[in-house]
Amino acid sequence: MIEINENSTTPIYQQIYDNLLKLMVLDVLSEGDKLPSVRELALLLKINPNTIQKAYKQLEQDGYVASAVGKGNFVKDHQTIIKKYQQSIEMILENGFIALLHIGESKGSILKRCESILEGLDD
Amino acid sequence: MIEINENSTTPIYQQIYDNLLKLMVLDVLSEGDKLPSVRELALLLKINPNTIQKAYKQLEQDGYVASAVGKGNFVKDHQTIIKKYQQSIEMILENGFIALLHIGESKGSILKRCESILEGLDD
Amino acid sequence: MIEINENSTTPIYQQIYDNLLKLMVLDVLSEGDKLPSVRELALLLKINPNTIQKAYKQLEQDGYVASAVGKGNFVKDHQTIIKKYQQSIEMILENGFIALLHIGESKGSILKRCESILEGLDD
Amino acid sequence: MIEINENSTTPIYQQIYDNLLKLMVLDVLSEGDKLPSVRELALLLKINPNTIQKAYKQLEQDGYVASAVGKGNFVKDHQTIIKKYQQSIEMILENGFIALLHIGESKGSILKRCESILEGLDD
DNA sequence: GTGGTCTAGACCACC
DNA sequence: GTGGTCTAGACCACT
Repeated sequence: MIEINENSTTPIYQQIYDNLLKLMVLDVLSEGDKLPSVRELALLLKINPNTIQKAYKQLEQDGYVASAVGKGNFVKDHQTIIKKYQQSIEMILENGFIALLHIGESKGSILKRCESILEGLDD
Repeated sequence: MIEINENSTTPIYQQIYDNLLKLMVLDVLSEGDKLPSVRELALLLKINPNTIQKAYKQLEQDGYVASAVGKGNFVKDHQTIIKKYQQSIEMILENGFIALLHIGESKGSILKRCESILEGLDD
Repeated sequence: MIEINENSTTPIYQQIYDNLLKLMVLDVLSEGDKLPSVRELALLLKINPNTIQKAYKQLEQDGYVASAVGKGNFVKDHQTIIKKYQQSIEMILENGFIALLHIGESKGSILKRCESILEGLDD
Repeated sequence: MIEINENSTTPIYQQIYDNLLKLMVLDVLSEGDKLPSVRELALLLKINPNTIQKAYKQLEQDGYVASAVGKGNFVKDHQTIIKKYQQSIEMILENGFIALLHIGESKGSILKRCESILEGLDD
């Protein structure tokens, strides 16, 4: 379920974060589900537990999971997860748009650019 | 003109790179203009010359400026600068769109989202 | 394995770059192999770590190795390394040929010259 | 006759050297001809006399011109100029061939590569 | 321990 | 004075 690319430049803890977040967003890991324990996942992925721990801590700080000492990490409610995720992406898009507006591109032209990018992507 | 955030996680040389690139894209630094000398900018920003040097070297490697020993660093042709910049933003937008497609959003819905984001922005 | 000429005009970091690239091209350093760590090589060659770092960074930017923080630098796929290397040599030959054409030598005469040079070399 | 590219990365004194050498090789500057004086050329090209001086000194060291104090710099006999020039290029080609042999390419294959490169060039 | 960034200060090649 | 290289030594992020 979780794939780590050893040779990627993105840190491993980040890859774990991304993978888990994606599973939550796709509702594979649903509201209230328990994430695998740090040790468990460390063994499974053959990765240092510290690295897993860092990813979990980040997910907690960003409000995607709730950590209960001695029990484990649990997925928060799906609504808020989706919302936060969409907001983070909207922020990215907004910054891109602002950059294009700054160099004098019109809103209409930007929308057309978006359309053409979307056309090139798979559904 | 150039603002450095000492506490940011993005490296200082990267911030300088971004700032200068933005000035070139906005045509504040125009084709053929001479960038401030390494030492000059180092004094101005109270930053080590090596750090400035690193930013300048990166700009040269990425094809935005031409560096000439004994003379200085000069802004390259505006067309290619704009093109490269647009490409980098398109890449960002594309990644955002891919993320939204992954969570099941339709292309139509994504476009509408773009429209609504754009409406909230100044021209 | 790696020899540095302190008195050469070519920068030390460049010499390291060339040496390592040659080892990769010759498949002494093979696909996936870990390069010596920055500090290790610095000690071995009695050279400042920053200088080694610069060579490694360049190799990464040119697509010959993949760098991973906390793990090391790893040789990329051998095919692309060979291809890039051949291209760089072709460029050199091309410039030589152009120079000879400029002074009025015919293509046929140039080819013969190449043959005679090759005859003088070991297989 | 002499063209300087201000934005090139190759040093100006080197460009002057190359230009003058080319003129001598092409016999535009013939045996015994006097090169323009340092001052003259400096004014013509709007370049610092020191830079010109450096190019001239290099040409003398490499045996292409003879400098006579108080009189000027004079082109040596055409035969030796051509020979030295060809030798310098042969050296370049030889190094390229050696590199290709090192990575296991056969002499035959190298010759074919030369042919194909030559085909792509103008006479 | 690994790579990445930064500082302080020096020297060189070029103009 | 300008960019380019190098050293010495420090600190940070990641594994």
